[in-house]
Amino acid sequence: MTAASTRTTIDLDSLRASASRTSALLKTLSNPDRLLLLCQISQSESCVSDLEAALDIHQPTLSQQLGVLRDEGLVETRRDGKRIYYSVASPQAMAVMQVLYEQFCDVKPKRAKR
Amino acid sequence: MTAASTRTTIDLDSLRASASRTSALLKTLSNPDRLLLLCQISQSESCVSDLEAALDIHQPTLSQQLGVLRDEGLVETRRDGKRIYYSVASPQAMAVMQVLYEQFCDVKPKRAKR
DNA sequence: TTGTCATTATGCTGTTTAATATTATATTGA
DNA sequence: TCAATATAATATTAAACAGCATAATGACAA
Repeated sequence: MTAASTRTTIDLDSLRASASRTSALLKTLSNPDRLLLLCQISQSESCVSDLEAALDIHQPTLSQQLGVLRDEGLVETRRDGKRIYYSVASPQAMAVMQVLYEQFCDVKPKRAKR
Repeated sequence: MTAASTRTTIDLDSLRASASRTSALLKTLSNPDRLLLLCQISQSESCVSDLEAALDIHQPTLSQQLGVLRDEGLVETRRDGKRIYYSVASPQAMAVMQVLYEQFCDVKPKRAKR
């Protein structure tokens, strides 16, 4: 297919490919537990028991969701004795988390609820 | 931010609430078709037939996914004769789309991660 | 008016794929 | 052995999505 033919905005194929990769990331992020985990982890490298204490999520659930984040390459691990420390491995995820934080947590008097 | 509640980072309840709202948005975005639609719409207000032509998605699928975006408040519509024009209604979605575009479409030489 | 076409939305149905919690057990390291 | 973490097995509940048919709305010609 000739690139010169369709000059709408950007070409469809690469857009589709990007959309595919992007939606994979978003899907991984679109779970409250994983979002919380990643939020914690992005702020400071944490081990599972840290996360358990901080977020009050059952250990198997925690491990399972961390497993998802690992499988998707969003986090990486470092072992220190019995503990396994997690940190964010994807700059793209980091960038997205950043905006999400700004839009949903940080932001000024968006809704002065209290 | 409230000085009293700062233990680790921010308090868990509001974090959970934010995570919940955030994951709802992400879930809505985590579909390639909807992502493409929103990408188009965010670049220029478009009617369904425009979108159909630009993205090559079946009309019923299109309407269905636009319905999802509408239900979630991400887009709004304007009627002009037979045509219905869509535009982005959520600044938060817009902000996220912006980063996604930068991270997955725009961005310079992306390091071949392999 | 009425009828027809174009545009968009909705409904339905079948199929597939999966998200989550729970409990139990395995692995690894001190 | 105990503590920390991962995996497995299972049950439950479901939700995504494709495809097709049809409905609603608007423009317009006759």
